[in-house]
Amino acid sequence: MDFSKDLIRGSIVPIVLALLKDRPMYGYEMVKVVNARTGGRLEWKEGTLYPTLHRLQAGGFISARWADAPADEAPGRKRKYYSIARKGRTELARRREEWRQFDLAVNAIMLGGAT
Amino acid sequence: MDFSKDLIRGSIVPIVLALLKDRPMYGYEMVKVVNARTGGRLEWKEGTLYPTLHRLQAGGFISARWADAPADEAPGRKRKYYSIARKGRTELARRREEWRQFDLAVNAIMLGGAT
DNA sequence: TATTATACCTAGAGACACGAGGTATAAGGC
DNA sequence: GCCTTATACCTCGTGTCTCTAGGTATAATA
Repeated sequence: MDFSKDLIRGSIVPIVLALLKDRPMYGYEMVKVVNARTGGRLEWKEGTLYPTLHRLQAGGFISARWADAPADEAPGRKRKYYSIARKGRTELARRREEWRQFDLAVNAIMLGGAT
Repeated sequence: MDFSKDLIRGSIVPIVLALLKDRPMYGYEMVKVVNARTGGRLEWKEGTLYPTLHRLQAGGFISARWADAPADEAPGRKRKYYSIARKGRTELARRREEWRQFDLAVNAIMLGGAT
C-alpha cells in the first residue's frame, strides 16, 4: 500500500520493541520479517531502521551484540543482534496501551457518525 | 493519554477530512469536537491545526469562507468555515483505506505471535 | 569475473508537531 | 468602568524523524 511517512512514523519504535520481545534479531532480519508479517503492507527502509535502532540503544531500550551467524544459515557472516532491555519491556507495555487508545480515538472519528 | 507526536502526525489530515465530510466546520470547533468525540484521548493543539488547515486548503482539499456565527450561537462573531472539496473526498477515501490497511499491518505485529 | 544478496552504515534534505507567543472581540463578575 | 475568561484566528522557531542516495564489505551464484 505504501503508507504515508506520517503513519509510518509512530509505528516503528513500538514494532521494533514488539519484535524483540520474543527473541533477539538483527536489523536486516527485521526489515524482512516486518515485510513478510504484514503481507508487504509495511515496507521498512534501512535508512529509517538503523538510526532508529541506534536511538533505542542509546536510550537503553535495547542492547546490541555482534555475533557470527549460525553455521547452517550464513557461515562466516557477522550480524549485529539486538535484544530488548528491561526498560524496553516497560516501554513496550506503554506503547501497546498507547496504540490501543490511539486506535480507539482515531476510529471514533474515522468510523464515527455525525457530531 | 497524551499521545506521542509521531502517532498524532499521521492522523490529523484524515481526521480533518472525516470531520468535514458531513458539514462545514471552523477550526476552533474542530479542536473541541475532536476532544469530545475521543473522550479527551486526542487533544489537538491550535499551533498544529491551523497550519494543517492552510496546507489542506493550499492543496485544494478543502475550501474556506469567512462568515458570521449564527445569531443564536455567538452573535457578532466572525468564523472561518472550512468545507471539503471534491478532491478532499477522494483523498478521504484513500486515507480511510490506508488507515484500515495500516491498522491491520500494525496489529499483525503488535498483537501477533512468534515469527 | 560480474552480479546479486546479505548486512551494516551515514549525511543531508524536507516535512511537520508543538510551544510560545501574538491579535481581536464578546460575555460576565465586581 | 475594569478585569478576567472564553472565543477565534494566526505565525515563527525548534526539534525530531523519515527518506533518498549514497557508501563499505563479504558470500554465493551465474
